[in-house]
Amino acid sequence: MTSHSGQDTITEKQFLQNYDADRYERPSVSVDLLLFSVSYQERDNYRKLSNKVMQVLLVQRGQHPYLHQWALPGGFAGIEESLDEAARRELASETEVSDVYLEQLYTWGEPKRDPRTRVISCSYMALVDSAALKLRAGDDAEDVKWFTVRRKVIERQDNHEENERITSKTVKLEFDADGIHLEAIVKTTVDTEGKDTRIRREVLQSEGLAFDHATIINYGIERLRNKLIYTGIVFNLMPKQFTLTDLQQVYEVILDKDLLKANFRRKIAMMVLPTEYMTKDDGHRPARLYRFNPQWKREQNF
Amino acid sequence: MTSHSGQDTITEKQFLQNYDADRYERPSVSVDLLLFSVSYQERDNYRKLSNKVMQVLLVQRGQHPYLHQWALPGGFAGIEESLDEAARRELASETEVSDVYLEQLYTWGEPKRDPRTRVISCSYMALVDSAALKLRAGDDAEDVKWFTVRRKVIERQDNHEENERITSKTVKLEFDADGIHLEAIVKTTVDTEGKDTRIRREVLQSEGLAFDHATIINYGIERLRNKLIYTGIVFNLMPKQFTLTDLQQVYEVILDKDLLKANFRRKIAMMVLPTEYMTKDDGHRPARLYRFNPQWKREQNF
DNA sequence: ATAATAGTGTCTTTCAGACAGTATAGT
DNA sequence: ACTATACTGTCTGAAAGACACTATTAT
Repeated sequence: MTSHSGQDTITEKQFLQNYDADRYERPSVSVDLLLFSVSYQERDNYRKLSNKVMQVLLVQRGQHPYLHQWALPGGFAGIEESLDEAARRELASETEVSDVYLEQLYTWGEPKRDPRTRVISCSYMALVDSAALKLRAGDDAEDVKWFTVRRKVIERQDNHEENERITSKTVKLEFDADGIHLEAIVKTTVDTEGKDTRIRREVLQSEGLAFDHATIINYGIERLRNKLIYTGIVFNLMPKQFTLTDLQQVYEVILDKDLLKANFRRKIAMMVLPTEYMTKDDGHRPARLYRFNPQWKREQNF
Repeated sequence: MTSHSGQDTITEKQFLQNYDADRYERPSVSVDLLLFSVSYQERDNYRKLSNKVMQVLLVQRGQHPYLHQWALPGGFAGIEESLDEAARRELASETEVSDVYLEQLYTWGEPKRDPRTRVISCSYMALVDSAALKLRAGDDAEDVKWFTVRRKVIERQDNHEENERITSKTVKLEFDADGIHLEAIVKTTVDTEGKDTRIRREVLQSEGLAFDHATIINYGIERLRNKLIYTGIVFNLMPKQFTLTDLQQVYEVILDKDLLKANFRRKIAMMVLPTEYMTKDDGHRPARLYRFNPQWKREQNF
């Protein structure tokens, strides 16, 4: 065993007392919240079903940089709180709902992502059901809005070479709320050379969206999609009771794909339990209301 | 639109010049590397196959805190580098291999996880194939070792109540290298109340492992398992050419489960391409060598 | 009655799981 | 010849995908 420059001669307690945290220059750490919901659009026909749309919460910036542009809610992490706590604190400051699913998404650490200073941002995804969807009536309430989101893949590339493979996907995101229209184009490039895989996520174009937040939203939608397929995460977007058609529509709007009713119902059968309640006054046959089956567990493949 | 305390009257450029990054107290940000590999154990019979074991790279601390204990390689993130770059820099300082798969795992931000000061740690998982498995012959080379890892679930709990469900899983991790034995017990508790899900990961017992690193290792193994099933991540643990039995053993050691040969081969058939080469001198029938099929793409469910 | 949705039955194809069998090197 | 592994064939049952059919409400 090599000797370690006298470290053995002082106790851990002494070491901690002498420790100077300012030896290294430290970045700022912020927490950004990606708050998703799936909600209804007004219906054009009294007996037709209302359309569902995916929504994301954005706040209008009242400060430089990106003044007046829209950004994900967030703020700096306090020195005495955990990142989860910081995310919950931000959530509470923007919305009134407490019953929210929260999971860490990804930590963004590009040096130039914030023009002020080095800011590392730990992003969280939160899911709210549309029934509980209320904003906090705070002083800055006018600057917070739920935007509908549409996501469209506008280009795919796939270049194989000898030992290198570069694939890219370009996605257009569109946001609407009360006549406000934002859009952004985001490109994800995966460069694989042997096992060395580098992923670059860049904002090609942004109209009204601050920072690299379009990238974060795109990443979040992809994560949500994957989790939708393999886990029971959907129920965090549903009210306590829901019809199976409601549930199917949430899947459809997130996956951006139509599903066959009979097959869908068989697939999710184990995940839900029927209640005694039915819808009514809908202009057509009533539907049974279901709730999440808390006993449900996904079975393991392989 | 509300007016924002005169922010409109200065330009973004002026704002950035006046910006004081020291307004908030900032935590330290470190990057920790979870370097996995699957390698052979010596074989006891000349014609039997060698057993495979999962391995993780640990470094012995030469400093307080946790002096002489073993920890994941890592260090503080530089102020001018991205987190990915910091991870690659740490990787290069510990090993000689450059052809490594690297992905961000999770960011750990509990206030008390480091006794020195508030340290937020962004963890990365890296995969190396056993053929390339060489350590950097640096001055501190003696303090870096590949440990074999065994993971065993020693307790599961599942309590349903009215509106709350608490599940927990307790895992024992054992590490061995050159007669050095480390072990740790890690407990993961998921507390779900409606949609409000809180996950607590704690180290119940630790013999020789520093910080909360046992938690990180456990999380990494779980992530690796999931990715093994749904993605082509295995091939980052394989040399360029391998037999299908090799590949199956890597699955088996990571999933900790025996698989049936015929079924396994059908399942991974599309992911590999046969080469013209065969093994030889093994005391039994030679096996064809395969390589990863770069064209392969997993098909989408749902 | 009609429009619109709720909900079920069943056929086909695909795939996972289990198991038994054949093939081929080195000693 | 024997041992240990390499590799293949096939049966069963479950699940995915497609589609057609019946049921029930408000107007």
